Amino acid sequence: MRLVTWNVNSLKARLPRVLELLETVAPDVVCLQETKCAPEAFPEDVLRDAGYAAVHHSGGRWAGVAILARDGLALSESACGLAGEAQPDQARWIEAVVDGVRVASVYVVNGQAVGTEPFAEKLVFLEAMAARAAGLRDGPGETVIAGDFNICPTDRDVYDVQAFAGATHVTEEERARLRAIETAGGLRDAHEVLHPGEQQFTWWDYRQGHFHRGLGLRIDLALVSEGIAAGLERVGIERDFRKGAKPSDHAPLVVQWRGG
DNA sequence: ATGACCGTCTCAGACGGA
Repeated sequence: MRLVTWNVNSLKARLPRVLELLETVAPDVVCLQETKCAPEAFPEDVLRDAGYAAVHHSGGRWAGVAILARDGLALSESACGLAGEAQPDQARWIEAVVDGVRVASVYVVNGQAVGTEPFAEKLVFLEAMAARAAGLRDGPGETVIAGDFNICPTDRDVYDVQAFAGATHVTEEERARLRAIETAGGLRDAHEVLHPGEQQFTWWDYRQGHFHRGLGLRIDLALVSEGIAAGLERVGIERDFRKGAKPSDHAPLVVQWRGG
């Protein structure tokens, strides 16, 4: 199965690039984040014409997550929201079962700045994810939690550690909670399974030519259960989607494994 | 090319993003 996770930074603005991705990468499952659309504005028809069924959690102008499944794959048991999250109306978590695999698409709270209320809510959100991951571990089948975690797991995932001193995304508080999600769910960072220690970025600031200067972060992750980790064939970043006409500031992360 | 963002909403400028 081939899964893509991508923070599109507005599905409306990114629809041509999303259709390009479906055509060229031909994923079985797609986890989208920051769809930024109202429920009634979600482009279900266009995606259906492209050969994908969709479930989505749409909250209006901010956030929003979705899961797309290629036609022919069973898509069921979709559920929106996370028990215990601080602001359920923000539309940051959706999960479903696709072809027997439990898939979650998540857009973790940004946190704005250390010490602020949004940062406290980010930590609460991560704790709610750990609780859900533990619940999924007890369920049947394999699990993938994919999305924009807004955390750099290690210093290696930051282009310049000094530039992020005292900032969000790199604190031990955030990183410890990410590790707690992995432990609770029996999940592994797919990138670390296939490419341990390799620096790979998934996000580059639109400003100051950061992409072309190689200044990015790895904040988009796919956490996979052991059965998937053991069959991983490819974990890679589609850098071409960070180039060209109207790119997102995130590039899609592709995760492919043997079997369903 | 020695400077450099892009969405959203409401209508020039705020706000969020990371």
